[in-house]
Amino acid sequence: MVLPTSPQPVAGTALDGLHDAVCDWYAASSRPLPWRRPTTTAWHVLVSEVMLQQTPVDRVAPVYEEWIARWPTPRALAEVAPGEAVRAWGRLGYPRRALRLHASATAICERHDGEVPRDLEALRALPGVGEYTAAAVAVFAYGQRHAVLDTNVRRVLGRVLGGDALPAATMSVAERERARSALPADTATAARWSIGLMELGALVCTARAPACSVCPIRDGCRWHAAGRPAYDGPARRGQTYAGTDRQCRGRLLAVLRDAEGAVPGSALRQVWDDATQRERALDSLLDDGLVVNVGDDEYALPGT
DNA sequence: GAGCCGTGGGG
DNA sequence: TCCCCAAGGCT
Repeated sequence: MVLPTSPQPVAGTALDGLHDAVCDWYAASSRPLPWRRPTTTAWHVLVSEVMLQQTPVDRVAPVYEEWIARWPTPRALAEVAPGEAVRAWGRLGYPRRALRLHASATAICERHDGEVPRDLEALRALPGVGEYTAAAVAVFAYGQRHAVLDTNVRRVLGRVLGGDALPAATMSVAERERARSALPADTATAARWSIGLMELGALVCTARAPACSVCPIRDGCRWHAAGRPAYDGPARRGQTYAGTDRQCRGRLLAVLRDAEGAVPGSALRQVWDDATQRERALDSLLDDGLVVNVGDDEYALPGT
């Protein structure tokens, strides 16, 4: 008999009940999303996770299908110009993600022989892959045991374990530790728990109108037991958009995306009146590498 | 660590 | 209508 070298969860605790309830609920109620097919590869998972950063599932699905059909491997994507990735990104938003995915494909070919790395730190080193996405790939593609803390999981755990309506703006060490402690000891169970929590947050324990009446872990939820108290933290910053540089960048890039090749500056001037802001936005797009100058007052997506 | 980076749908 | 937000990451 080997003594545990670190604290192990005690069998038969309330946590075990939560684990079972969430895993059972997921088995019965999860959505058949395109990236959950048996044929899904680690590369497909990475593509889906980056697309899903701040973009709803319904809008991601069709673009994801196009991407994996066209670029089924990192090498396939790395072989085309980055501008092709930006164009195929369509209107998912935050188009720098397309550029980063292309850069990740290149890095995976150069550093990992074309295979998406399994190691958390190697994943984290890829452009556009942060703490969440690295854990998501490690868990969803490779079945490892890590806490996967996206906005859904943070909200669910915050309610169930913390009794809070909504998670704090920034993640604390204590929050990470709480999530880690709540992981099932068994690796395969932990992976199902992680994806189950995420799905629960997306379908039941939502931000606006949580459906506690159908929640599989309502009875173990601190927030529900406390009468679902309202969020009492600091006011959250609404993201302004109309008239901002972001909107201007979006307009300019849409012109490039919808054109065959290079576009004259006049076409860009047409979609935004404020010259100062327009030039500032164009400069930032050039800085980001989303747009390149291909001649006198001519612009294009990179490499196209 | 606050602010920035797109887009569209629902309450 | 307006506001909020939806599987974050980077500086």
